[in-house]
Amino acid sequence: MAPTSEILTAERILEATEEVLRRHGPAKATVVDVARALGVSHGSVYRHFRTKAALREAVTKRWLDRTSGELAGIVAADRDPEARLRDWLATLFAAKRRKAGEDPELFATYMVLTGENGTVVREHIADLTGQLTRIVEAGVESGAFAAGAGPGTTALALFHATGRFHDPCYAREWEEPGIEADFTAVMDLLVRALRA
Amino acid sequence: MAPTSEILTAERILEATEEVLRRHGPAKATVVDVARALGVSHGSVYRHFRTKAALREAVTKRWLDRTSGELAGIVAADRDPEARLRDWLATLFAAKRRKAGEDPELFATYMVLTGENGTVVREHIADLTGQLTRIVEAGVESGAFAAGAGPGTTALALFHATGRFHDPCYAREWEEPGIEADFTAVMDLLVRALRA
DNA sequence: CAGCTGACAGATTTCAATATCTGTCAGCTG
DNA sequence: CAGCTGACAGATATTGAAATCTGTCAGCTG
Repeated sequence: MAPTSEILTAERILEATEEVLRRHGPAKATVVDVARALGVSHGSVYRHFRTKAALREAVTKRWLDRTSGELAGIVAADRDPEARLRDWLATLFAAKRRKAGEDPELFATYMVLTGENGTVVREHIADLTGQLTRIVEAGVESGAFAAGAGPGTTALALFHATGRFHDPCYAREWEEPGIEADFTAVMDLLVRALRA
Repeated sequence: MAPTSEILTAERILEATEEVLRRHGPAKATVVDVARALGVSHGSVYRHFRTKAALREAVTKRWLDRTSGELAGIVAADRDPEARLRDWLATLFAAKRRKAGEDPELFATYMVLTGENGTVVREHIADLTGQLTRIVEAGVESGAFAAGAGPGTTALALFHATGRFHDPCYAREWEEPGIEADFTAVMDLLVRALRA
């Protein structure tokens, strides 16, 4: 039995929901399962989340925010912009690839969740392209990057051009042998385009 | 009733199969349906295609070959390589977008088929990147493009970097308003990388 | 006798009855 | 009385029996 003594918080419900999703998968994870895992009635879960969809959305947001957090440090680092750009994209790729490779079923679960929660995903992507924009801005200011079409537009183009290495729809191909070489080839091309 | 007088050929079976797929969708299209559409018994269909999977694979190949054919003309054209590159990628994007937009259900059907037939899709992609390689080679020879990492590697990088504008997994986003600007931004970046 | 048919076995899909889940709320409990 | 429970109505999912489909092949037909 789960600890019934502690008070029920949104945080504890989210943790239990992640565990239930991990165990049962997205199709079979029910609110009743979450309540059972917490040793409460399912009515109590609805006190913190209005609907099952809202609960799943919150779990999705938590998951995506973890990735954003990992990358924020690279944006803030005091290094030359080209190295930061390469590091940022390589870290994003490595993080996604690790998650997809280590636990494919859990990754598939999160792919279902992101498919359900377009708004949360759009906000996440806006967050990521915002981080990229700051790196591009730093590059233009320092003179390392050519001005081009404006930092925001360039950052978005960089994000789109590297989709193959962070978009979950390509997850299957991240295990293929040539993928590292493919990533390097695209990165080299893009860096060449940016240089002043 | 369909014309029973004509002899049954692989070609006629493929046409009927496309029609059945269009009408019933990939999940409900059966070999019996195809046979009925042709006014023959389903045993006759198995005389030309060993399995249902082989029949669907042949339909997939036919469909993909049509796109390849459209693009081959641009590769052969006698124009400057940068214009040919832009035209080739823009035409690929436009063709995919048109197919996805005009008949979304049929496009969804073909997405299912391509998902089933990895080998045929890989051959199609090898064909497309081969075409791109020839354009890049022409550019390097004429001095318009910098040599870079070799035409094959560069062509593959260009194909990967523009995935957002031809990979079916992005089909939903091809109807969004900013998509043309996104395409132009990525193209401009890539062309900048190529210029000598 | 080349090409087609149609009956067949085993695999797969459909459908309707049955069970479970979602979201609400009146009332219990500490 | 704030927070939780558990019964409930309607929606959704599961299940297993019946229907259909796939792939084969012996025999028919022009």
